[in-house]
Amino acid sequence: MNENLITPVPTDAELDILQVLWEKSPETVRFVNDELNKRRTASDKEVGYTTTLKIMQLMLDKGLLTRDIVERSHIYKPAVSQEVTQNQVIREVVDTAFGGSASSLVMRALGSGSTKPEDLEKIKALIREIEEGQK
Amino acid sequence: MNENLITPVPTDAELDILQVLWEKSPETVRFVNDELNKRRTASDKEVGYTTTLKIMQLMLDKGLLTRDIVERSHIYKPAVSQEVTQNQVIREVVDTAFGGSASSLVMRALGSGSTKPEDLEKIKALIREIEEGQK
DNA sequence: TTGCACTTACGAACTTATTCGTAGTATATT
DNA sequence: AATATACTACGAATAAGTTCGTAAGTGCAA
Repeated sequence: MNENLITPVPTDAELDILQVLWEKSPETVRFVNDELNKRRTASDKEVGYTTTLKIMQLMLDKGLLTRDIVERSHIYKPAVSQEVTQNQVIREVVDTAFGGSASSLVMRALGSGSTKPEDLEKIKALIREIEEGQK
Repeated sequence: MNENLITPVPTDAELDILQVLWEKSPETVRFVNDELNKRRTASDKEVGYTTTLKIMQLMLDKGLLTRDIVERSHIYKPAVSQEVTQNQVIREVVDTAFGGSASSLVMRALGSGSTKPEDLEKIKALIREIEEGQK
């Protein structure tokens, strides 16, 4: 067991698992593994049960997950919030690919994609909120 | 030499190098390496010359850079645009950490950070443009 | 009780990315 | 001519992440 207080930024495989558990938890390894295989795109191959198990055990050790034992099987839940984790990931990508500028990330993400009108509305509302706060 | 037509998404070390060359190129390995060391934060240790050289050679092979020979030393420039690369990186992070939703990435990037008022203005202008196009 | 189904634990292989030492070559300096 | 300096090439070591086989435990059904 690892008793480090700060949690590392999750790796890609770990983020896949967190995405499942942020949506629904606590859940078993079996559930997470099935879910990962349901979600995978045609190009990626099936992920084995013991692979998912192993990664979840490592995540437990790193403090990314917690677990309880229920009837001979373990049920896991996230120990890190989606919000904090996503912020960590953003910081990372902003540093490595956007020269530290979060707003250029935002511009690119908006500019490239086909953002739906209702999403644009939500974003505008958020900007208005921020502007209120800044006054 | 690699003759594959599509270029892979650059790794972290490769993105560091591209950031230097997008700003100023063509340039030598020496320049890039010095620049990387100038930019590094207190926590990361000095990157060796041959490390930078090796990665740039790999990037050449992958088609991420091109080079010319000038007076016994090579000068490199990016073979991929900043725009396309940043879009690739965004797609990747949106998939691994934001469940495929680019707008939730945008919301998080805005919400978490301290976006400066002038950046907010730029973003608002971009949104207006997009909305014009969508009509 | 034997065997099947399902679980966790974990070492080890494999893959990818990064780092670095060393060799080779060419030019400049003494 | 010998030495120092600056460069490229490249194999190999290291590090980090991922995958998987196998062992071992437990309950349940035949």
